[in-house]
Amino acid sequence: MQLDNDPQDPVWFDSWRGVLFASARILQVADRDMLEHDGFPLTWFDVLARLFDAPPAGMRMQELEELALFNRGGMTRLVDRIEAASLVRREPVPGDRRGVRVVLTAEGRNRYAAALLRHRQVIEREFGRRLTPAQHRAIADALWSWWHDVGPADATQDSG
Amino acid sequence: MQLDNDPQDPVWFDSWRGVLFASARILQVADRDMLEHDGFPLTWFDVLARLFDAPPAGMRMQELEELALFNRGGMTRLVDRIEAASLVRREPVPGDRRGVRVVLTAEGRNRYAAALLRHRQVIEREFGRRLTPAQHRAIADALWSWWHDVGPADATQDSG
DNA sequence: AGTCAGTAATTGCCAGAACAGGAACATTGC
DNA sequence: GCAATGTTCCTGTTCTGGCAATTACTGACT
Repeated sequence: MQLDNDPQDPVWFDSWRGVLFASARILQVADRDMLEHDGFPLTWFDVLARLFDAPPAGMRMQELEELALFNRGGMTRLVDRIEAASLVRREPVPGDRRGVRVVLTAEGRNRYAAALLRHRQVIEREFGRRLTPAQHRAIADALWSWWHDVGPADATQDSG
Repeated sequence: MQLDNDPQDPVWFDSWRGVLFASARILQVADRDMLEHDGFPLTWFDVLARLFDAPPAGMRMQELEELALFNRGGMTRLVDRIEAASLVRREPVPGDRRGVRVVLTAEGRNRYAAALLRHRQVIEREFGRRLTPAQHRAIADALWSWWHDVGPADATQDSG
């Protein structure tokens, strides 16, 4: 936010604006592209991705909810919609009749694979090609820990 | 997406995941914090920020809509809500009776300034302190062009 | 067995977001 | 002056998201 570049802004603020604007702009493009070509938005893609990487028995609703990047809460309704589109199936958990396992259908698997392929092309075009490999390496190293689940330690303390 | 780290993934994909996960996680925290302490979400903050940096005459709806980071369409309704909270005012455009200028009210200016102060503290805590200045500098340099409006040129061509 | 706190997921409700359509106005060319 | 075309913003409608309450079940304790 705060578009004008105030020369007294600390470095981390410029860095943050870069991360923020890049992801926001690229997601706008990617979401629109996915909706148009694959027929579902990134929120679905996020869920399908988790299930694709999950063991074949699928995942519990709670796990999905915790891992979801884009939507906080409302996972029941979201899975309802994805299920109505036959990309996903709810199955009983063997030993716990309260629980539900969410599993990819064959169609869901195929549609996800196709969407992933296209999505990667979009990201490559909008992001990958626009920086040098050295720049990508620097960013990947710096932000590595955010997608490796928990946030990293304080850089001013020594911890690695 | 695609949580597991496939060793054959290109560098730009790791880099992208870093940007994506970092911004998503940090925005979740920042949005919740702002809602709780300032009484409005990041979508409002985004609009207020544009107006704060705009000339005193304010901005047209269209400009706001184009620049908005978080909000896809529906700017009329969004400005309705912000206006109902007295943070913003619609004024006629002298010479074009279709048009509207959206202007910050005094209260809007104050509330924005307070929110910005707190927001920066949150970002510093969640992001600023977690990387070294060198890392921040690298990211800021690489992603500079995304918040300097249009995306950068292809890194494989020479353009700077 | 019977009760009771704890857990998993769904439902209802309302604010907010997305999308299409339309009214009011400006601008251009005749 | 007048019609044709594009702009600017709003309204109607439908869908999504967030939160609290609810249902259905489990596991432990008596």
